[in-house]
Amino acid sequence: MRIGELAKRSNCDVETVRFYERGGLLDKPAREANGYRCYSEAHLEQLNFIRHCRSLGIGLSEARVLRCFQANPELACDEVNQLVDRQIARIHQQIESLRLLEQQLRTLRGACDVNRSVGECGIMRSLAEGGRSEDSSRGQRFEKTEDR
Amino acid sequence: MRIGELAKRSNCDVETVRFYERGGLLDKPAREANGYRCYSEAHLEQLNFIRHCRSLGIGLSEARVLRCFQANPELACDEVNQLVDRQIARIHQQIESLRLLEQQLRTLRGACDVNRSVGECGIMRSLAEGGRSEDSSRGQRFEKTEDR
DNA sequence: CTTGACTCCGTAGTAGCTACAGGCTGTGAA
DNA sequence: TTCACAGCCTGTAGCTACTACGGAGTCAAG
Repeated sequence: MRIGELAKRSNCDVETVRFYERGGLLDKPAREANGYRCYSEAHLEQLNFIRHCRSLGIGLSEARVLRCFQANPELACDEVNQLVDRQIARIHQQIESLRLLEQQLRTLRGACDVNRSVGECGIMRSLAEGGRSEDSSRGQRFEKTEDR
Repeated sequence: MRIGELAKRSNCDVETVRFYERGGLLDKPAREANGYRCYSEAHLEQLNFIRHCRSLGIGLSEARVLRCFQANPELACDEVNQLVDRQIARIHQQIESLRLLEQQLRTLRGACDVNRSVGECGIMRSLAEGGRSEDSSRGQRFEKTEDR
């Protein structure tokens, strides 16, 4: 199958497939005479594996490691288990940080409940206060990209 | 004060200060005869404001907006309130996604509790299964950068 | 006179894509 | 046959919020 079909069947973007290929996560496919990529079912499985990892927040470098394990089924799987444990711990930690953050934001929000001028706004006043708590300064940074 | 002192007093990196200046978040400072940046207390307050926003997960573009409000204290503050509300909603949404994710990861982890070979590992088998649930496919992606 | 700390500027790297530009290839309709 | 249009190709730039260089100038202490 060609790249468009592969992408559709694994529910991801054509550009993402090429991106994974460049990053060595997906085996290089054969090419048709015109240069078009030509994928097998095995490629689809690889791609699904990676997308599954990604949907669980597993990074590409770790997905790469897991793909190596996949290629060597005779190895012991305790490293796989550890990797998942680390991932769980990471997510758990993120949740805790975000919970704290939400609490701080709600407190901030409580500082101004009516519509007044910016100069009198409790939120703005709070934000202008110097960074007092140490934990906020070494706090996490998070991004998220929107779903299109 | 010079950039090093400013950075230390607001507990961030010198490079970050220059980065904010480039991005127009921090007013351009005066310069000494040798070209060194020369900051006032007002700059420190600006920087603390931005760092405070950042510690609450507010993005730089939104921090920029808030700085505009700050410069015009006579405006009504309902947009400020809305911005904070949006931020709370965003964080809340992230927490919910992460909670779901953690649950999925724990289920996955339950698929292999002993040390066996990769080929027999329930985790690897689960990961190899095609993406079945629709919600995971259009799920969020999240990164976090480690604190140094 | 040298060492070391500080500063300058500009650029590149991080993660995981996404979105072009500019150009071929292939297919169905007019 | 010619046209439009979809799909594919490569390569590169953009996104976020920084971080980390390289190579150079500045300044005070020893």
